[in-house]
Amino acid sequence: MPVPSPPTRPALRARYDARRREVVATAAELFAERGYDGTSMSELTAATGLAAGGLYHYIEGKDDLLIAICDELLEPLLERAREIAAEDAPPVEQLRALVAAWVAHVVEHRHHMLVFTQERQAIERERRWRRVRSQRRAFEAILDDVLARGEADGSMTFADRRLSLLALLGMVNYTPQWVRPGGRLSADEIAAGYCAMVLAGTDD
Amino acid sequence: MPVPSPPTRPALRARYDARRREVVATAAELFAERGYDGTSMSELTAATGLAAGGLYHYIEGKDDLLIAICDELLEPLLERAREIAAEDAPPVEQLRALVAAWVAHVVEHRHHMLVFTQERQAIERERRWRRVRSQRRAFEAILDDVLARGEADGSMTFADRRLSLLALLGMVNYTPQWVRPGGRLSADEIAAGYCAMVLAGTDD
DNA sequence: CACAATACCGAATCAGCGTTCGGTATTCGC
DNA sequence: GCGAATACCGAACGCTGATTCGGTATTGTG
Repeated sequence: MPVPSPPTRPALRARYDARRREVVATAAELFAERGYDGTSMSELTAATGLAAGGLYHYIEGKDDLLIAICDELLEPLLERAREIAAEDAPPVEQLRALVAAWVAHVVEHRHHMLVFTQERQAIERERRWRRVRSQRRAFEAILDDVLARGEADGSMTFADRRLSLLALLGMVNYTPQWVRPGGRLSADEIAAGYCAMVLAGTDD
Repeated sequence: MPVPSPPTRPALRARYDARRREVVATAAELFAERGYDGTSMSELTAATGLAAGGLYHYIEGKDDLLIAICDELLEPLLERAREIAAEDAPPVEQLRALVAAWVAHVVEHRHHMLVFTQERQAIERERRWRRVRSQRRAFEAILDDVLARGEADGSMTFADRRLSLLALLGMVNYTPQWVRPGGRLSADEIAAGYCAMVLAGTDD
């Protein structure tokens, strides 16, 4: 829910929502490139075409943008992850699907993800980020659960399951740092490669 | 080389260097916790026990601290990596040694590493960071070279060598985010786990 | 058309921050 | 011990940058 009094008239509401999403996307791109603190509101206004005051029709403040960016990143990902985990496919297949969706999402929203990574310390420390934190934890819990079920039914083998999970998180979270749109590898190929490494012990 | 006129008198020079290192270490810790921009100079003075002006006997400015932190992180690591790569052990052994040293270093200097990760966008964009950038690249080149030699002599097998390298970078760079001193796993165990995943294709 | 509601403007404000600088206390080396 | 170098202090400065607010133009709706 956008913050400073979204218009009630339906015709305007559509415009408003679209413009707001546009603003958030622009912010994500700028933040990813120059950093959150390194990006001034005037750079933002320049990039959006709005004037200083105009921005504040769409956001409450600068950090509102950060929250919006994280939400756009985590909400759909978490939802998709829940869908995949709810199906009754074997754990190995669920993991592949999960990682594929995850990598695709992270590549698609790499700007959002870069911002999320950079501002991690703020996210982990401050009050207002509770929801973002719990979304992140929920996603990691789903991953861990899939690995645990795979280990339990013998379809996966880990020297140390927790370490494998953390390694996977590392690989995927680092991906936005180097991936380029139209690069040599597709998101699916990247995901498959990661899965192969994590499932190393498993004979395939 | 520290910046604002280090004392020439030897007795004082020792004190000076020690105090400066102390300041940098404190800064690394604070920056890792609250972010570079999120940490004010007054918080820094509070943590060091110095007063506002006193800090500037040891540093040129705030971003001088960032450079110092990156140097303390990268210089010794790169040196060690070069040593390991210079020995004529088989590539697989070199990789294990490299990753072990790397993980140990990153765990030991996790605050430095967290700062390095957070400020990455600034580091990649701005002029004065050239040296830091080239150190990072040099280290990655050493890693890639070991993997390439292993692939060439058949002692390692990769579905995609570049992806394996990037995955490894991801795992290790992410480690400071979760590792705790005195945690369940030692740096060596972590490193061994990472190597096993990267060397998956290789029969061991 | 008319009048709300809405969209946007942009100069002014205000707080916070990094940095400076004149001064004082302490320390080393001759 | 004397002088010069050094260590440190802390109030003041200047600036950047987020946010505000009164005003104007535009837009949907009865």
